[in-house]
Amino acid sequence: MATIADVAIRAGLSRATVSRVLNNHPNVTEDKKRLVREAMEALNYVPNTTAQRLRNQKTDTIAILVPVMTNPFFAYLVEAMDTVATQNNLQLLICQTRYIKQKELDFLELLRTKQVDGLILTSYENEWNMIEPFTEYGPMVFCNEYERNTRVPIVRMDQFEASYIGTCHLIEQGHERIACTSGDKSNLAKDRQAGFRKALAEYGLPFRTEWMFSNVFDLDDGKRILRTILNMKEAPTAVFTGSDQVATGIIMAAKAIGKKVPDEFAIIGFDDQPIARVVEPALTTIRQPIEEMGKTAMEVMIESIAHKKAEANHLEILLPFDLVIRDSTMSKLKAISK
Amino acid sequence: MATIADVAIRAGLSRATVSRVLNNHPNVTEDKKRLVREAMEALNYVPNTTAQRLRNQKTDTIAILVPVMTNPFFAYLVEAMDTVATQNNLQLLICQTRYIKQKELDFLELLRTKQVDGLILTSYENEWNMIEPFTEYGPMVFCNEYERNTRVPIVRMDQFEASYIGTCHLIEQGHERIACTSGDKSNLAKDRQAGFRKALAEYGLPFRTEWMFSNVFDLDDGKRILRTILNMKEAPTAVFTGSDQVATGIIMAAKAIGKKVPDEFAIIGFDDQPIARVVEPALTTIRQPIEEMGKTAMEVMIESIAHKKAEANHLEILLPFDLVIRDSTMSKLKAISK
DNA sequence: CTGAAAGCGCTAACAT
DNA sequence: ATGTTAGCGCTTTCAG
Repeated sequence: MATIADVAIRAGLSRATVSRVLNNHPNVTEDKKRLVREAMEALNYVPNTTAQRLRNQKTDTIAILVPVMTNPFFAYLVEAMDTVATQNNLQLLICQTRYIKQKELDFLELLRTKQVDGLILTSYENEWNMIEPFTEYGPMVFCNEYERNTRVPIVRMDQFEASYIGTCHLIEQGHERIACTSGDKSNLAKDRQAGFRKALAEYGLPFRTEWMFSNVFDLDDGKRILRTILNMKEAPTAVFTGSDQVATGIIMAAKAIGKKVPDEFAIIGFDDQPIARVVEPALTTIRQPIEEMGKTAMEVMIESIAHKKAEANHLEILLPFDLVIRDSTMSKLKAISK
Repeated sequence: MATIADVAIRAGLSRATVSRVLNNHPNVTEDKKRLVREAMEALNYVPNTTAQRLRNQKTDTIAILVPVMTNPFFAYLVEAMDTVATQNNLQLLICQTRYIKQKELDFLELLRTKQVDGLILTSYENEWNMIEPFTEYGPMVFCNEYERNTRVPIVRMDQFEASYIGTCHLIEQGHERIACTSGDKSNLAKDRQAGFRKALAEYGLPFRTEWMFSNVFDLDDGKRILRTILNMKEAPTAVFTGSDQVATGIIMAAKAIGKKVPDEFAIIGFDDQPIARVVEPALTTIRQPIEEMGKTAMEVMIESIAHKKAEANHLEILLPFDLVIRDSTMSKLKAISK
């Protein structure tokens, strides 16, 4: 591989001048510029990224922490970030924590050891006070998940409001005993639960802890939950889930035991993943602005890097959601008769 | 950030010695080792990866070229690679070509410009002769997609055999007019088509070009294809698809117009993605050994890097598949009566 | 067993 | 406008 020195010699100039044309510095005559360009061409020269990084003390790389990329929500989120990153000549280092605290901590080290210029957190496993110290070492941005008592900028959807609206929809269909499932114990999950409770309270409906399920993540969890629910003496007639996967599992299990959806049992999902349209009846769900969230988070990150963690204090961007009504909460006949 | 010089001073030793303990070199007394370790501890020292890379002339990074990460097949494939990479202290640079030739070419440059130590190709857009030259610049490995006339190691599933078996299954259910869909015009697609044709030929069934569809990728394509098929004067009664997504779209469209699956129309998918179990009737499909493929490919890559592209000549690893029979090809009643 | 010193490829003062 | 030079932080001969 040709180096900048080779180019300099061939062009009959100094390395500095070559470097200048490489970086579009003003003070270079057109003549020399041409000379340099020709030499580069002839030698098939490309600057060594590693050397540039060492010299410039930056990596042009952003770490994205996600639980797993095989969850479509995170796949689409990262894809959106990737679009913006690519446009800005930034590389993405995708870090899958796989829900493991230690892995998360290891990835956070990337920021401390300057292996990345910034880090976007889409979800986290450790207690916040374990993560907080790393905010000292470089720009960090929240996308999706968040934490309030800190200066890290936040880009997210209003989970509280979304859950409130979703639950109201269930209530308006006539349901009075409503269960609720959630994944981990994040702020996000707390918000969803709060929105859920607000709706119940507003309509004077009962809140029962035995109808609340946490640590519910995937299709199989959904199937399991449905059986648990229907075995209750006072069984709920509807469930607000925090996930299309879970909702889908519930529908499948309900159908398997002959329970009619939505007439005897209604389900609402979360995310509007592709699967929501495939399951039958199609899932009523809350569509997250994934693309916008990912793009915005990356833009905020780029801004943070440029402004050296300034001004971003207490920045919180709330993005809008959509309640997508399909067939798992409202029977087609009913919908038509309205 | 503390540097190696800081550690050296604090330990009262030279940078060389510090470097030696950092890299577990033999010739260092336990005494000095301890001294160095203490100094590192005290200074919270971590080696600067970029400097190491510049000095060692390697990046410990592997580029993975995929079309898009939002396709579950590639998401799971990359996840498998990530597992092995992480264990070997390798970083993955995930490159989404988004089916764009120029993007693919840009990513291939990573190898030429030594920004990565190796590159795994899971699929490609350009003509092979456009890509071939890059094999000069560093180790390359095929995973999934492949090309024969070259020295690049191949890790893949036998698409020809899989398609043959899948098509035979359809024929054994009594179908005689069978359509076939495929995505791009890759070797993979050619293999599938060849396996499909072999099955037809073996049973003396007709092959009709008007029953062959290419450039068929997603759910909506599937829906479209079904309508096209059923509008034919001599309509096929079954379809072999190259994708669970497409197969799912076909099922949805078939149900929408009241066509009974599998009794009036049978469908077989490919991949065994999560969606295959969700759609109703559940999809008969060909399960790919995704995890093994990804892991093996990464192992081959690590081997190639270690052995400096030696011995790997004409390496081709063929992994086994499974025909997963569900309800889209065989009615439950039939299955029970057998 | 340890240290001095050169240099990986690049950029940015500083000098001219 | 261009060149000289001193590093960025690390590893590795080469001496001792």
